[in-house]
Amino acid sequence: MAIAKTNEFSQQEQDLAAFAKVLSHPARIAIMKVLAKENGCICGRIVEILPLAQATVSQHLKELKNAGLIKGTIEGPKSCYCIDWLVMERLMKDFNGMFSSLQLQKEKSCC
Amino acid sequence: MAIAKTNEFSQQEQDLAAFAKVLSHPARIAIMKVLAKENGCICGRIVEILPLAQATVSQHLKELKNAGLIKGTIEGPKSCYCIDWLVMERLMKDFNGMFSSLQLQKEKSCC
DNA sequence: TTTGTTTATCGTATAAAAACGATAAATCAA
DNA sequence: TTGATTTATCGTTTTTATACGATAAACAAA
Repeated sequence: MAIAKTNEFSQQEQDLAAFAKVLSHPARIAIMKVLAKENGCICGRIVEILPLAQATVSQHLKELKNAGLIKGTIEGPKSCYCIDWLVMERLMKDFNGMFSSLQLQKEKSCC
Repeated sequence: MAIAKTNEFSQQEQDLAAFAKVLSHPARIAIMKVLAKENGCICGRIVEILPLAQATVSQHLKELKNAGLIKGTIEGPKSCYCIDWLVMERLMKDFNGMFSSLQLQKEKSCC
């Protein structure tokens, strides 16, 4: 059992869920806050701040990158990450759009 | 290993992540859409629409309820669910607030 | 070239989520 | 009371996520 039924839902539902998923861990919320606040964006800086091992931080960064929320460039041995605002703003817009369309039917609630 | 570090983050980060988590599955997005659209809000109606077994739908409903996004009243053998707009609107506001405060530091990006 | 620094990846272990059949509980209808 | 209907919960299995040590890779500096 436990066969993934994820792709039996609409593309919109899958996309919205994927966006929510990448922000569903406090470490990844915290990383986004560090990336916004700091000028540096270096991975080691994040490791200093978060209560997690370097390997774990790197894994979270990879997920944020795969989802498109951040982008990174390698600078020698260091790697610089920052928020991809184009993607981030589009995804937030979609997320808010979903919420707005829910709200349109607000009066129909039964309880 | 894999000891949960979740509660080593700030309460705000945990709350935002918890909200994102409950919407991180397409089934739960779909349920919210059904609850907004339909007048009935009965569990069986959701089972009809989603490609999931009744037990699974009931489980997803429980998670949405635990997070406060929906509320339910029992009507005889049936149970009626609907969106708790007071909670939903507050959580969306918090989520957007986080995004806005990220955006305030937009100019500081390095890549 | 050698050494040190930084980060990504591999392998692995544990925890949590997802899914469902079976069943219990609650109520309505006959 | 009996039977049908509806939903929640239990128990279990499978999958995915989380976490980290160890190590490889890539480069800077000596």
